[in-house]
Amino acid sequence: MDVTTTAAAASADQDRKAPGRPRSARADEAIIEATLDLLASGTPVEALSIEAVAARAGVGKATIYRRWANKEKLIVDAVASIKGESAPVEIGGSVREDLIALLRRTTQHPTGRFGMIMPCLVGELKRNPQLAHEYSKLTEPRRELIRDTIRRGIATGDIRAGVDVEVAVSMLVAPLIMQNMMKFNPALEGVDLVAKLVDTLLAATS
Amino acid sequence: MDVTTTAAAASADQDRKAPGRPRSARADEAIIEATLDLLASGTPVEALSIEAVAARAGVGKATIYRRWANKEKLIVDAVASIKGESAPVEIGGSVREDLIALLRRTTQHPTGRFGMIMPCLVGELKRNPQLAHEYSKLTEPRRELIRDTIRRGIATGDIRAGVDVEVAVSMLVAPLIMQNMMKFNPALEGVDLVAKLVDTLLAATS
Amino acid sequence: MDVTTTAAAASADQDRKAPGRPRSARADEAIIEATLDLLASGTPVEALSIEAVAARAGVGKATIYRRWANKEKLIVDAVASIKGESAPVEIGGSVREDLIALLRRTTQHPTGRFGMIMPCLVGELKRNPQLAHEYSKLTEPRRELIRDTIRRGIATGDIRAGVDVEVAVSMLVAPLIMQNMMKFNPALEGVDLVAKLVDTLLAATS
Amino acid sequence: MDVTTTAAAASADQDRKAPGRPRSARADEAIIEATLDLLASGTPVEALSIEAVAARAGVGKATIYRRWANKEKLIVDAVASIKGESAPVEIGGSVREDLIALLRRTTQHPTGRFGMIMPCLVGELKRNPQLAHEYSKLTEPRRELIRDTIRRGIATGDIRAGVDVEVAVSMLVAPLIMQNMMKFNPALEGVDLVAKLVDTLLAATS
DNA sequence: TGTTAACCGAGACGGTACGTCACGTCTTACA
DNA sequence: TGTAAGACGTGACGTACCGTCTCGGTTAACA
Repeated sequence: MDVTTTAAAASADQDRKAPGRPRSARADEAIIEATLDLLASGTPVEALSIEAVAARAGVGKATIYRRWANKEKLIVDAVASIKGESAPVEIGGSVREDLIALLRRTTQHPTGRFGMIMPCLVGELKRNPQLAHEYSKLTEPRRELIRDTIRRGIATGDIRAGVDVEVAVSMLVAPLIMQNMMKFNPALEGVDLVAKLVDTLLAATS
Repeated sequence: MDVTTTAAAASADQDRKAPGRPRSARADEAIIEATLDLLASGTPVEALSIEAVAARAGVGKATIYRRWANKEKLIVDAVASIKGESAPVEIGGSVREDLIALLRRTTQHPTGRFGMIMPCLVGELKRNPQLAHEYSKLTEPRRELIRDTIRRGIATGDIRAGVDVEVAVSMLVAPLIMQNMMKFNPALEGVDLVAKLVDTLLAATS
Repeated sequence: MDVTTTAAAASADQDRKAPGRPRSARADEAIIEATLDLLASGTPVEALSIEAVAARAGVGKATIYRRWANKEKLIVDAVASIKGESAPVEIGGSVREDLIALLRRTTQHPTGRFGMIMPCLVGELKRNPQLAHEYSKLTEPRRELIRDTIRRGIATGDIRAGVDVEVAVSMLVAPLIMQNMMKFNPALEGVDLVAKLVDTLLAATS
Repeated sequence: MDVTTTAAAASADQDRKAPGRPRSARADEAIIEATLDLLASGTPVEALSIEAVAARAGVGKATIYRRWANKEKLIVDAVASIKGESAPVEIGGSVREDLIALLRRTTQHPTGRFGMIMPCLVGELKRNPQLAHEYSKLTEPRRELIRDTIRRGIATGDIRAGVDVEVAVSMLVAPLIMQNMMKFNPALEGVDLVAKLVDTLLAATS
């Protein structure tokens, strides 16, 4: 995160303090908060300006540049700081019902800044591998639930053996994301894609 | 495309010539060419500057703004002007072999500016519905070939009847794009995703 | 004056116009006016900021930087644009009376921006030879009047022969400037330096 | 000099020592030395930065600001600490020869930091009365020698009685300074101004 | 012999201005 | 009217210092 990686961060065990006044944790927090607020309030990622972040955080520009070399690095850290406060999903119905519930949550993002911000990031992922990494970390818990359900489906016979779990997750999630966030395929607009994807995967419906 | 003179007005039956000097077709072409060149030479879409396009095209900035209201519209038209000079794919093997061959071409883009530019656009699609539309038109022929193959699979029994063809296409194409262009899921890096997708689909829907 | 000396300015007779939109004369004037206003309103030369000039002139910073490479060049031109609107001095008395009247005017600067600005510049002259040159041009008319009077004094015998006119002017003017603008010698504070200088020069008083 | 502890308080009869660690004399010295070094190495007075002084002195910025309220005060003290290590001038010729020798030394400053720094200060004198005061104190010994010589000239009859000694000194010194340090009058460039000044004074006042 | 208060270096803090760049609009002379 | 050129006002960029403010760690006189 730091532009100049501190000795403390570099050699974790040898926690020799950096000289001089330590960086303000309040500034750290204010900057991240300001970034997320601006992102959540509709500012497109590419239009996010450091000056706006500094103004909203009540912080000098130099205080931001001291911590992050550029806008992208700041956004990466801001995104990484989001803890998925996603609404809990009740699982325990049939495999089909659980998958549908999990996938709906993936694209509905009903609550909080998480839901406002994530869709804006998708387009940045290619440009910014670090951001992609953080994005993966944030979405991993959700993906894991889907993996579990697919494994359960294979065990119960609802899903055919021979299905690769990881690949199957992608086959469910990727079409949803590309469709909902990027209007990728006009032919699929307006249909209940979640149900169709799950039903296509499930052998039981055949 | 035109800011002022719509296509409808231009091709109207009442083809009264506009007064004054007509717009230069050479300028049109030079601008589009310059845009594609810059895009193909690595300039990220968001960093493409009108000034650079004007300079490379040997054209005044106003000449660009007279034709396109903004950068996005210009990119849309530039992309639309690409004719998919994609290498032909030999089809005629098994359904599995044909699907694999078709999907490989989707993400390999080995030749020409088409291959350099398309991946960069994916992230812009959300921000730019018109661009998404042009993108769809350009990729439609390829998608149609995949649809045909899936229909053939249904006919031959390789794929269960009742599968939504459009959804199945998305389940094959979307994961590939998200993975190859956005490193979406680190767990899938380095695997032969094309084969796995086809096999998983066939396993699930056989 | 221009950062990039225009062809027109370089080869005066061959007045081939520069292509493109010509520089706005109104902007030129507004910038110079704003600079002089700020200087006259007490802003020290070293504290004059381009941003303030731009704001007061209602002009973009780039418009200033297009014309002047830096603050010093701008100040030079601003100063050069002052036309000495100095109050006329009635000459025609004795040599002594005329010299005293001319010298008093030199340091009293009663009227207008000229009087407010010039003293501030003296300290900049060393740092800025171009500014020194403009300063000389502006003060030359006054110096010429003093030279004439000294020559008259030599002709009438009020001033001894053997006095170098140019040197004598400096001996009258330089002490005044250094004293009035820089409090150079505390022993001379509060005395009527003008009369003393003139009387020291004049042979008639011996 | 001190921001908080005034000289009066320090040398008061009630010389109760301040508690806590006393200020480091080494820091004092290092700061002054660094300031003079930077000034002597060509840094213009207005471009001298406290950060640079601190860095070169190996001192924290706060250590400087604890002693001096601002840059100007620091420069004043730094200048005051210079002891004029001027080369001795042999006096004892005619009045004319002695005046010429003394004035030559005034503007030649051949040796050491004194010569490098003083010319840069002239322009600051107006802005900074305290600096002007220190400047006067430093140059006073030289001025006194010139005064003595003029008085001798009056005694020998080379200079007419009734001439104000202080004014005569200014008529010799001020033109020299303004010319050598500020290129004040282009007509006097390249001439032996020292000799001309002395001769003109002697001619006028003989 | 501690205590204590001001010192020290380092450097982060909120600011201001710098000089550059691209935006999208405009204004020329010419074709 | 269209064109190439380029100036216009705007606003963000990333940098450099400003003068102030913490940090942990001396350093000397007082208790």
